[in-house]
Amino acid sequence: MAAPRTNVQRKAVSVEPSAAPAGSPTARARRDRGGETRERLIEAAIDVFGRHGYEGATTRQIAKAANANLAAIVYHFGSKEALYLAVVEHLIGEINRRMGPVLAFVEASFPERPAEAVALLKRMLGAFVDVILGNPEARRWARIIIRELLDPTDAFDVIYGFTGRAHALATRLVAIADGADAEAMETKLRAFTVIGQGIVFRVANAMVLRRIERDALGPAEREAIKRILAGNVDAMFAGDGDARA
Amino acid sequence: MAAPRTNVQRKAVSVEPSAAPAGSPTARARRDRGGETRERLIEAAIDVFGRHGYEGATTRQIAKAANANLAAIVYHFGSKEALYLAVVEHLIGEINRRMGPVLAFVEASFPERPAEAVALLKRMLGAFVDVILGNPEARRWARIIIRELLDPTDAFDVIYGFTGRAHALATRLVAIADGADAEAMETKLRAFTVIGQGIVFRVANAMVLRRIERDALGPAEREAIKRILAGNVDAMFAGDGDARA
DNA sequence: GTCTATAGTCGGATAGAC
DNA sequence: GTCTATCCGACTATAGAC
Repeated sequence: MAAPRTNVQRKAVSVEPSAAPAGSPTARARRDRGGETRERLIEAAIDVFGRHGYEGATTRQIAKAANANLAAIVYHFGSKEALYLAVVEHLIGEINRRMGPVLAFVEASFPERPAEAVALLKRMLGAFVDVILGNPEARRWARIIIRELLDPTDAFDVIYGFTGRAHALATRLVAIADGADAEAMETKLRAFTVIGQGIVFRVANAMVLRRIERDALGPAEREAIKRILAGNVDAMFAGDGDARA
Repeated sequence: MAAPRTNVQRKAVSVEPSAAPAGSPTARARRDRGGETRERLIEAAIDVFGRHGYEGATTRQIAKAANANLAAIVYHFGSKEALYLAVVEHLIGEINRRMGPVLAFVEASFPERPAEAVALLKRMLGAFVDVILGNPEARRWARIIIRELLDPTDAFDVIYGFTGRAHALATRLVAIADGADAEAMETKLRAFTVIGQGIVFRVANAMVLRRIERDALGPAEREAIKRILAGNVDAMFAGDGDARA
């Protein structure tokens, strides 16, 4: 990706039209038209950028999918590139809305016994699996996020703002469970192996489905995955504490 | 990706020019020019398709990077799409060349005790990590392969030819180590969690590097990862047999 | 087998009416 | 805030000389 430059240049969100003349006949009927178009453009852009990549996606496709005018993209975002950045920010916002509470809970916890840390780690992992697999939109999100991980552009920083925090938390829990140093490279790598056990089902989804001969990962499969991951985590941290459930 | 249609239409490899008049003055000096151009085009295409995606990549970029003429792509491959397919086949060929021996060894083994299966699983996993991390080209390969996993096109079948076989083998070993059924969904999912522990370092490489504050995963980090993975596998399969090393 | 030239299409962005 | 019309550069693929 020819690295979207950094000129975000996103328009300040237009003033709330609810401040318009209250009795105006048409004012209420079409409230905040601009905001709606903006949202539709972002939703459509998630799909189109996700399927075709940043450069493969065309503003015409996006406008059409959003049922909006081509010029609306420039009007609302300034450029294709700024739209892309807005899309990534939107994605991370959605993910944060879903995982934020769990992360905050873990951040506020100070487990001392390994077993408590393992329990929290399993809880984080379960929530993560629910977000990346138990959500019809997650597949669309993943296409964009994983592309960005493979070949970072400016938008990577936005993603890292969430993923970096999540991994740091997981690392802290692994450190407590192992009685190890949270700053040690080994501990951080160990945390990645925990997360990777879940991520693989999103990244290699097409392969998983073909191997288990299913059309999709439904609730049953998702519960099976969560159970397996919990078992793995228990096993991984059984040696160094009393972590076994 | 607007799904490359199936018209492979790859040119039959041109007759070996070594069959040309043996004594010809220029015949030996420039032997197999076409073949070399073809190779350079594929190498360049790996980079360009990997960085920009199928649709984002342009044949002009590829030709320029390969130091070849634009028309050479059509001449050697027939179309942009056929070049892409040739690239994926080349990639899988390279990976097969490196991992084939290990897979064949495992295929020829019939471990009976769980400990033997676990040992083979660790060996497969180690080889896998070496291929995806211990190879400067692996990053370029991964960009294309992972994109294809995220959003399969016709080329997915080529990839599945390798990855499906590898996962089936891993599943067989997991089944023996667990005393479980290799056809059970749970066993297959468990095998994915094993593989995912390695894959994450390729997929989320940029994140890993930022978290451990390194510029690249060198031999030392790679050995650490292999050691951690081996430990995890031992722990995962310790309960059901005498698998501990 | 390599090259130039070009046909025909589609890309992002802009201008200006409404 | 939405729309049409348009600029102009870049795209894949082809034709045909060498």
